[in-house]
Amino acid sequence: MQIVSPLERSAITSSDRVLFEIQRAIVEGDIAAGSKISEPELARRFNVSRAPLREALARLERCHLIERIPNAGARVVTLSPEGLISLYQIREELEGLACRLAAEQMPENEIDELRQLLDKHLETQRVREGESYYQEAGDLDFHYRIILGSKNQYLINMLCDELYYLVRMYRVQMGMNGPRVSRAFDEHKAIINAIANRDGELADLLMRRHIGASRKNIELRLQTQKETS
Amino acid sequence: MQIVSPLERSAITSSDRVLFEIQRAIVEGDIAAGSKISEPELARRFNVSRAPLREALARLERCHLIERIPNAGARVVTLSPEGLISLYQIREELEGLACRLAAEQMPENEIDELRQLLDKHLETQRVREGESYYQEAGDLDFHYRIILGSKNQYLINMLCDELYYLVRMYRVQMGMNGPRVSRAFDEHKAIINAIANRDGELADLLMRRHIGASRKNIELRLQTQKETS
DNA sequence: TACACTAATATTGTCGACAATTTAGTTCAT
DNA sequence: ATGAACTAAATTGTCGACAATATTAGTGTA
Repeated sequence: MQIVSPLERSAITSSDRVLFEIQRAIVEGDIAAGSKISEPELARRFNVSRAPLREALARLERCHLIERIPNAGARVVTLSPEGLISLYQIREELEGLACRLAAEQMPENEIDELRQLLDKHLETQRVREGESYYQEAGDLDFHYRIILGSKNQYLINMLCDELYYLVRMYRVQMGMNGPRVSRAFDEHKAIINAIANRDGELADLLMRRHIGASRKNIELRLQTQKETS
Repeated sequence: MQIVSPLERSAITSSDRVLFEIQRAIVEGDIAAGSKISEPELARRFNVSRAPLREALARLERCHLIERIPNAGARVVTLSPEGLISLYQIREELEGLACRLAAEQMPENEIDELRQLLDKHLETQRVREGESYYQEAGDLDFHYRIILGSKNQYLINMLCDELYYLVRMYRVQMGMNGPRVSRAFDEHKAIINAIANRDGELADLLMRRHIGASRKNIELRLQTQKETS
């Protein structure tokens, strides 16, 4: 599931198309983390010249998926426990803020829609017990809508355009699923209730806990991964 | 004073050079807020082809100084009270976090250097009573160093590379000076003391207040500006 | 064998020209 | 006179080629 649909954008340029494709490839791991990026190779692979490809690379750097060194080239970022912790520390602050703002700014109809979304996810989860993909997408969608509800344009940009692909990359590449699925639903419910009650302080607190728990979950997985290897 | 010195970068490309120049021009208001950006014109003005210019524009978009619409062009952002509030809301969260982390991560020698910097600023202020430029640069430098002290790479990127030029733009273009100069010094002192005492929670709180006060100060100025016009 | 220097190769950065799209201006009909 | 449709101009997006830089391979020497 695509968080930001390409169709929402007014015009699709070659640069946009190749951006979406490379973005997906990196997030899904088709282009390995830490691997070097070759402009000529990617240009051939996606049938574009280097101009739109470089435009796409600039945007990939913006969402922290690649790192560029002048005159030397670009590499896909490497995932590390430190990077994960850094990322989630920021998410706790910014998404906490998003909840507080959403409690003030989010119109009633958006809150209703979010409630319906949660109910729909609950059904999906019951049907597809154990399969994590929809849950993952659903979780991100939930966070996504609250961020939009904050009506803070910078916040929306930073979280949805810059950080979320990296969040997805961490999740996908460490195969997140685990037993947090059901607990996450309860936490989501509590958060949306706080927002509906216009209790920004509580929504803030609950979101910070929610993300914190998610972080600890991934850290645990990272730990296990290291021990078995 | 340049927050990120061009000389620190390993290689200077045409794209870098023109980026710095346009960045400065926008922040200082030489290129008016809200004005349309013409690629051919800027390319002529800075003696480069459109390729490096477009690379620079991509980075300007990244730090929220311009807005691009596909196939239609780019405009310098317009400053608004809402934008200012949005920006400072985010700063309060992220720089609060930076303080908390700096209290844990910042090595003693960096704390000492920061203290010396504050003393030096105090002298400068006494000499140049009323002139705001040095104070402004000094304030940003203070914040800059604490952010670096957090050792959180994403945080450093987001604040120093993406948001700080916009902060400077707001300050410069609304002619910030006012009576906050002396109070800011005391607040800075209190923050660095908390960090030195490794009291992250207090440093966090003090920084949020410091930024909040700064925001209210600019809001007041915006209000006054509106009334007199 | 290890290391420094040099030459060859490949990659990135930049340029000018062309294609696609948008915007401005003009004409025509109501 | 107003508005819609069409045409012309300008702007953005894309391409292929060249220049500048970095990487690699090779050579010779200690």
